[in-house]
Amino acid sequence: MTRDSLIRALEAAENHCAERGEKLTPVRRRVLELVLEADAPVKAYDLLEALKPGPGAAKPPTVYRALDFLMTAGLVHKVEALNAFVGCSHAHDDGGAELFICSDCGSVEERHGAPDPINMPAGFVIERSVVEHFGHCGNCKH
Amino acid sequence: MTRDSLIRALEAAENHCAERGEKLTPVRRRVLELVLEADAPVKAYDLLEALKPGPGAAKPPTVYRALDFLMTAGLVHKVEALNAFVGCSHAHDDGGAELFICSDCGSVEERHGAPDPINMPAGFVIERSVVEHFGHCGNCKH
DNA sequence: TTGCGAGTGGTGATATTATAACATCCCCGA
DNA sequence: TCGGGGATGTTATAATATCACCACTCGCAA
Repeated sequence: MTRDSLIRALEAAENHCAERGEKLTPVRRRVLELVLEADAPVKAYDLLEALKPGPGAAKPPTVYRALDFLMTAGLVHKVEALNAFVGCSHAHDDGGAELFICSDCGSVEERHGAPDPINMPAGFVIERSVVEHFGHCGNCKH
Repeated sequence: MTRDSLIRALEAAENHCAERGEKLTPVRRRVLELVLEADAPVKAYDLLEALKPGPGAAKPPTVYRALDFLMTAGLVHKVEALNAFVGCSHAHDDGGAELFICSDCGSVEERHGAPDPINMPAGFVIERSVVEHFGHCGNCKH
């Protein structure tokens, strides 16, 4: 992600929060920035490291709170199978995204609007879906 | 799961392993049994508890090794979003299952053969997919 | 101005999930 | 009998996540 698009994404995030009546505080903004900067899913404890170059080192709850907020706001997704987090430049409030994660370069592509599964058990009502595909992206073909 | 179908599932698992030239050892068999008995996804440390009613208490690596084996054999799936495990009575060697998990009663339904996503990024080749739907099953409607 | 309440973040402790590293045992074939 | 490989035992620790409590800061109303 280029410096410019990062800045635009942060501004968009700020607006997105404002629309929801919430605040993108400095800690939250910094965490989002770190997640967006990364070119692969980021671990919570790596964020923790990145946040503590000073004496006022961040503690785990700080990072997890920020991540919770950002996930609720739809600005960040958790990759459940990796226990890691990816940024989402185009915030959306619907729950689910479909993620395509390259096992070689770590890049993540996000898609939305997958149709309901064709094979659903009778009577089942979906509230939240986790869809994560691991493989190789177009640049890392094998 | 009834007692009878549990026994049949264990026998089937035994055969399935034999076909693969592997052994369903007592530890592995016991872990599979516990996972199949449960009517909801089971945590690794709950298995650990269940395995240690005696003085020769099982340690974490024992359980995780058994689970790894069972997952590789396709007899157990991990629910990534819950860090929990579910049994699979009809062993299959293909990687991915589509899971429907009821947030009320914990029941899990498994489906196979979901089509490739329609929206896939150009050139992406999927190796493994994690698909987990959370919601309410037909018996727990809201 | 004062005081309240909600939201936010700091801090220390701890819970939960998972693996590393090395020792031991046991079966089976040379 | 010897040795090799797979499975398991054992100790320790790494990695991930949450709890409980407190302090600070706003905005706002009495």
